[in-house]
Amino acid sequence: MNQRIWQVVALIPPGKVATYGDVARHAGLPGAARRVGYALRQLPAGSRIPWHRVINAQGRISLPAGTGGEYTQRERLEAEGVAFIGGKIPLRSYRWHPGAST
DNA sequence: CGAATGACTCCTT
DNA sequence: CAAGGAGCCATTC
Repeated sequence: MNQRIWQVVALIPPGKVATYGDVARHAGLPGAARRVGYALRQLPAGSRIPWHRVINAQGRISLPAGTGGEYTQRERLEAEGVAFIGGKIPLRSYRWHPGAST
C-alpha cells in the first residue's frame, strides 16, 4: 500500500507539487490523505521517491519542525524551481495535474 | 476488538 | 487570515 502511494509520488514531475489528498486520490485511496503522510514517514532514506514534492492542501510543508525535514523539503523544492510565496507554495501554479504534462 | 495517534482535509466562527 | 471541531483511513498497543 505504501508502495502504491510512493508510486504516485514518484511520478510527480519536477517543478511541480501535489497535496497529500491528491496523491491519495491518484493512488486509489480517496480520503486517505493521512495514509500518504504515514507512508511517506515509512519511506526509506535511500528511496528515490521525491517525497519533497508532496505537501499539504495549504501549500505548506507539513513536516514537523525539529527533524529538519521541513528545511530539506523547502530546499529541494526551491532547487527544482518551486517558489515559496509568503512562506508557502502557490498551488494555483504548482499544483500537479496527472497527465497534464504534455 | 477497543482506544489512541498521525507528513491530512474541509467547514464554520 | 487564524483558530476550533469533525471526518477520514491505516498502523500500533
